[in-house]
Amino acid sequence: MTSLPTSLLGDLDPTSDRAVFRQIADQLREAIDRGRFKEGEKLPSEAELVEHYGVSRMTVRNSFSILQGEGLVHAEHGKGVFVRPRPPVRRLASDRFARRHREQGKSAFIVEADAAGSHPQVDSLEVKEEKASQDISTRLGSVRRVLARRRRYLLDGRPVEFATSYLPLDIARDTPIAEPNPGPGGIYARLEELGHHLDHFEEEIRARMPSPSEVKTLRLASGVPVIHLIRTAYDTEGRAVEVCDTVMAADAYVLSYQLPAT
Amino acid sequence: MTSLPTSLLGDLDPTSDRAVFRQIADQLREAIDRGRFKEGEKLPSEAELVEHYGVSRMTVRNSFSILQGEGLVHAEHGKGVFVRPRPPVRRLASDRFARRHREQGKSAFIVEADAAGSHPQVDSLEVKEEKASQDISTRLGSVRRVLARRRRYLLDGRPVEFATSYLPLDIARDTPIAEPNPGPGGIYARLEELGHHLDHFEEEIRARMPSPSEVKTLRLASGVPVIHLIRTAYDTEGRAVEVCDTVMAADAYVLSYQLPAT
DNA sequence: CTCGCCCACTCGTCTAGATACCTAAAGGAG
DNA sequence: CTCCTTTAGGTATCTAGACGAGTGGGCGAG
Repeated sequence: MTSLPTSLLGDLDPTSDRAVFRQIADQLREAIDRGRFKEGEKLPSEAELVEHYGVSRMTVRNSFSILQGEGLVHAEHGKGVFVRPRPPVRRLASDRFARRHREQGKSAFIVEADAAGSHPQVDSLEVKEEKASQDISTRLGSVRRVLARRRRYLLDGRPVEFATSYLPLDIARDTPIAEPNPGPGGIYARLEELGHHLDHFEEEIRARMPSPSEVKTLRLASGVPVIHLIRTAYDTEGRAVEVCDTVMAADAYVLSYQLPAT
Repeated sequence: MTSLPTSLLGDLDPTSDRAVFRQIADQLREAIDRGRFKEGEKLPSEAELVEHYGVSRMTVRNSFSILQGEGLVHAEHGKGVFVRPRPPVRRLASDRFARRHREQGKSAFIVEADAAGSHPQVDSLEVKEEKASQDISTRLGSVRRVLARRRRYLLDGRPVEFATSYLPLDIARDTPIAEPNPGPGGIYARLEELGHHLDHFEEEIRARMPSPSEVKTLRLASGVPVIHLIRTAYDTEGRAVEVCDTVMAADAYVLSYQLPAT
């Protein structure tokens, strides 16, 4: 008999006004939280739960879809439903753009990932001139056309983030910044060489559910939000010289900031 | 006839290998994105879509549940399915704990909300001593018991955030910090009066889907992630004097940070 | 022994209902 | 005019079953 996996679960409370499929989801969630089902482990199959609870298959599937929405489990066609393993997390420190880091040569992403023992990749590089969106134009101070640098970052083959940098054409055109590979220290190093001394960055952070295209690009499991970060770089004259729009898989990141108390 | 609302939608492509309920979701999503259905507006009812597409009701509901998972729409029992309005967003600036703000008297939350023309409330205040969790203990430097201050913040009646501050007992016990209302400028002002001069804060930011209890506390619609912020306050001697654990409705917040480029 | 096929098990999608409960508006009782 | 009841039209939940399609193990043919 296959009664072993379901023996970890209780019974339904028919007097409860909580919907049956929610009760089942609750029990599964609790079993996962308590470690009765471990990361990567297979949950009881739909048929087994139908048997155990005496409900129809749609009801069981409904329960699973709740847990999927919470990002707790994922289904694999033909195999089963599994507890989703927590992926390794990338920490982004707020000093990651400090000048001293720019003098190393390699990009921050590569250096960090190597240090953490992961295999980093950069992907789908695209550099082109285009019309600035309303939002980007506002942030850069009424610029009509911009240089856009798009790329996607992967860690051990998994896409974790994609980003687009926008720079005013009068700054970036015909400079190494317009090259696919801008050279050691990245575009911030080039900006400084070109006389745009960086003064500070401003970062805006939002979290939301991904659009379908973001799901595709980041190969997101259902129930994983994205962190949307928009960074504007200002030079010492107070001019916005770059806007970087980044979308990150939220389950792969912790952002960390240091704030003065003064 | 009720053919007006559905006339904004196309037909299904039976040759496509995309599942019918996904095609329907795609069409509804696109119609929403294009503004054919506006914020707060009612989508066609399940019955109307059953009629329009010639599919069963479960299939239509399946489509709706996709859009709900994306946070695009919300269903109201007995009324219909509506395009979710984007709620007003609260901006949190990184200088919100600057000393000058503490000298005003009112708490940062109240001042800010008043300025934005919203009606702020603080709720479910609880102050008590308790055992520190492993994580809190680590952050505070191996403290066993702590003073915990819990509260929930509401804007125009809507819960937007709840937070718990943890302080070591040797700092907080028998001080105004242990009172439900710690007085003007909040606990940071009191800490400074007690000789714990604040040096800097460290903030860790994550985004994830809410737990069921968080859904309840923040009255979250499905498809809305939470931002989880953990702030540690350090005094000038380098000691962690407070950890504040905050969970925010992600659709109500934009966090904003200023970083020096040096 | 190895390869290829078949089959059992699994999740994915869809149908066609039934019952319950919620909401809002219409209409009748007071 | 106000309040209650009715009713029509919504969504919420659940059942029972059908077919499709991916996975992986067992087994027979070679």
